[in-house]
Parts: sequence; C-alpha cells; structure tokens
Amino acid sequence: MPVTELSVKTPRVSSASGAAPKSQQKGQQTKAAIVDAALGLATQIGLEGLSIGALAEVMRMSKSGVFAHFGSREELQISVIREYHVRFEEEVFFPALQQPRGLPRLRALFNNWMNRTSVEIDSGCLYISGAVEFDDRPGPVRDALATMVRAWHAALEKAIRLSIEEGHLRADTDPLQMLFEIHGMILAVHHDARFLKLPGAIDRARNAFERVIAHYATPAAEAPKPRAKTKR
Amino acid sequence: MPVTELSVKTPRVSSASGAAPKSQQKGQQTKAAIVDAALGLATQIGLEGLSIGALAEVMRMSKSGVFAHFGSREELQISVIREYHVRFEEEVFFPALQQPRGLPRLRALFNNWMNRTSVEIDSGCLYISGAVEFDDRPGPVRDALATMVRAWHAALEKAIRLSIEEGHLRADTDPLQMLFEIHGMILAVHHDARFLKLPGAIDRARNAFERVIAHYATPAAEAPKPRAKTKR
DNA sequence: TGCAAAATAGAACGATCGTTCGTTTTATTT
DNA sequence: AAATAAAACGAACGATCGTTCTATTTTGCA
Repeated sequence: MPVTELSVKTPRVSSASGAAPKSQQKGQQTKAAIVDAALGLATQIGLEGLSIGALAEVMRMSKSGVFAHFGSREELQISVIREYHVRFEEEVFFPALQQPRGLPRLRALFNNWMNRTSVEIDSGCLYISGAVEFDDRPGPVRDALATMVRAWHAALEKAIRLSIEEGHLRADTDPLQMLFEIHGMILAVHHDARFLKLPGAIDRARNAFERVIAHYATPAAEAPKPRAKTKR
Repeated sequence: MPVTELSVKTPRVSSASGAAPKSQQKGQQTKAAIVDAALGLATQIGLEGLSIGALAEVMRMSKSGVFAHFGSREELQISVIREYHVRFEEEVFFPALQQPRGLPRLRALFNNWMNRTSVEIDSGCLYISGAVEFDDRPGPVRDALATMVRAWHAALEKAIRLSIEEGHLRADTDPLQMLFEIHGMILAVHHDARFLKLPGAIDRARNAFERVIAHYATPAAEAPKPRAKTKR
C-alpha cells in the first residue's frame, strides 16, 4: 500500500505480459541510481539544497539527462522522500514487527531507530531536516514529507497503545504525550550529535527512553527483558 | 560582554568626545532596521533562504544599499543571529534571573521559553532552523550559531546545577541528562506546532517538563510553587 | 551656507538555478 | 540487420544570486 501514487510513470509495460517485467528498462535502473545519489546529497545538504546540476555532476550525466527522469525538481524531491521512507520501513519498522506486541516491540522500534541514527550521524535524517525546511513552505513536497512523518508517528503511537492493551504500560498512559516525549529525544539526539558534535548523545537518548518507560510502565513489566548479549 | 566582536564597523566615532555619541549616525539606525527586517525574514524562510534582494525589496532600498551595511551575506547572517540572541536574552534569560536560584529560576527559564515559543509559532526559532541548516556547513555563520546555542545550554545547565545545590533536585541528578531531556521537549514543540500544525504542543511540553521535574526533584520541593494568578 | 563624508542608488559582472528544445546516441523489438 | 522507441546530451533561456564599481544623493559639522 503505497502512501502516495505520485510519479506513476509506468512507461507502458512493454508487451501484453501482465506479469512482472523481466529486465527492468535501462531507464528505471539509472533512475534508481539517481535517486540513490540524490538521497545521499539531500541528507547532507538538505532537500532544498539539492540541485540538479550538482546531482548530474555526481552521476556524471548531463543536467537535462537527469532532469528528464523526473520532469521537475519537486518530483525529484518527492522521489527522494519516498525512497527514504522505504528504507526507513525496511530498517526500523518491519524488523520491529517480529517482536511480540507490547513493550518488546516498542523497544525494538526505538532501538532500531537509534541504531539507524548512529549510522545517520554524518549524513542526517531527512524527516528532521525536511520538517525545518518546509514548515512554512506549502506544496506537494511538504505534503509528502508530512504524510510520511505522520505515518511514523502513527506507528509509534500504535506500538504504545498495544503496550497499554498488553498491560505493559499503565492504563492511564496518554499515548500522544508519551509519543511527544520519545519524539523529543530523537530530535535532541540529532541536534546534539550533528550540530553540536557532542559525544554520547545516543546514550542520553537511551537513558531518557528508559526513564520514560519506567514512568509509564506497570510495575511488573518495567525491567528491560534480558537478552543473550547485553550490549555494553 | 559581547559573545563575539565581529562587525566592529564603528565608523570612527565622529569627534574627540570619548563619551556616547549623541545622535546615532543615520546609517546605524537604518542598519538596525535592516537587521530587524532580516530577522523577520530569516525566522520564516531560514538563514540560508534569506536573500539580499528580497530584503532590499522589503526595505524599499536598493540591493547595493542594503549590502553596503554588511559587506557580505555572511556578515548579514551573523548580524541577524546576534540580534536574535540579544532578544532571546531580554525575553527569556534576564527576567528569569529575578527568580530565586534553584527550581523557581529553572521553571522561570522554561516558562519564559514556552511563552516566547507560543508567539514564535508562526515565525520560527532561529536556533533550531539554523542548527539544521548549518549542521554540515562549517564557517563563521555556523560558529556564531553554535556559540549562542551553547550559551543557552550553559544557562540551562547552570540553573539545573543551582537547583541541585539548593536541594531542590536530587543530588545524583545528571545535569546534562536533564538538559538533554528538556531540550528535547523544546525541539518537539517546534516540530509538532510548526511542521505538523498540531494543536496543544505547548501543553504537552509543559506536561513533559513537570514529569521531568517530578522525577529529579527531592520530595520536599516537587510541587510547583502556587502563585497569585494560576494561569488558566 | 558650504564642504567633506557617509549613505544610497544603479548598472553590470559571473555564476548557478530550473527548465525547454532539438539532436544524437543508445536500447529494445521486429 | 533494420526499424522503432527510450534515454542521454548540449546548448540556450530567463531568472536570481552575491558582489563590485562608479555615480549620485543625503547627512552632519564647520
């Protein structure tokens, strides 16, 4: 279920074979390569800073060659956002679903997020930089960004709600309040690590997360479940 | 005590009078007006988005006329940052100093900050947007920004330390950890209110703040001191 | 009131931006 | 291999960017 159905280029699937196209047209794979490079640029210099000229240089292509794949800069930006979203799902969301619902899954979501963040530290989070760049700039890029940020908030909120249902978190827990606090940690991690270059920001976030869990947890489920490797 | 002594244009004080110049040269006051307008633009579209052309249009001046006051775009940006810092001190920091050291002062800092934020909601916080825009862009603008953000962190940290010394917060409180958590709330407020346009973000931050205080406070000092007007 | 200095205007520069267009090179299919 | 479609190129466009330069206006002081 794609979040948006933009850029349904679908260049008239070659023949009558309704099944999957065997060799994806050359264009699609260079387009994928372009989006990949664009994602790398955008996480560093921002979605607004992403220019077709610089992207073409990285790709060793002509500006117009790059441009033709998207038709507009906005469409390029949206493609980058969508790609970021897909990777986020693969790295953070889907793996967490394998954990049992309730606190374990909520923890997994947060841990996966932090693991990704520690890698992201010298590239940047598109959701965060995008939110700042487009908070006052209406349009399809902002809409695409907001849709996916909201999807992530919804995912976290659902994990919290399930934790309440499972009896792991107190019944009077306000899911949106807890979500707000967890979200704050994630924003603070990026700020401290990327802008202030402070070491240990991720550890602080983990501490803060445990504090929040401890506050909202029912007495029985409070302790983090012991695992094989205790990770320092 | 100016944080930086950049832009010491000081156009050779008119005469031998070592005292304060009576009527500030016309140039200085238009420069102040330009910085004021630039601050308005920068908080909306960001420091990077701030262009001299757009600024000149707002000021009903020529581009070169505006430019001459700063000599470079970077110097303009730094002037804007410095102005923002001054206003922040006046609105948030100095008033809080009138409260007794310890929890009352810490609360005052946070409350003033939130009050300012609720006004800032449709303009934006330069520290936050600047941090994202310049987290990977070394140079004097980034340095000026980082210096002032650090100054604010230091101010909050000191208020926390004093609260510990006064016995309002537990002796084993980690000031930097607590600072991290409070900072996260502030970032989350801006994100939710400005990007997601969610209502009630400030209330969530106030809740989160009280939760953090309650956690780190010594039992005696926990309750917020009652005041004359209870604010809603 | 007159004069020097400061402040502003105006035009132009090189660079980069996103975008358009016609052509040429590649892929794919018959 | 020939025919057709897709993909990439290269040059140019209008606009805007920060900046420089020279000329003009305005200001402040004797």
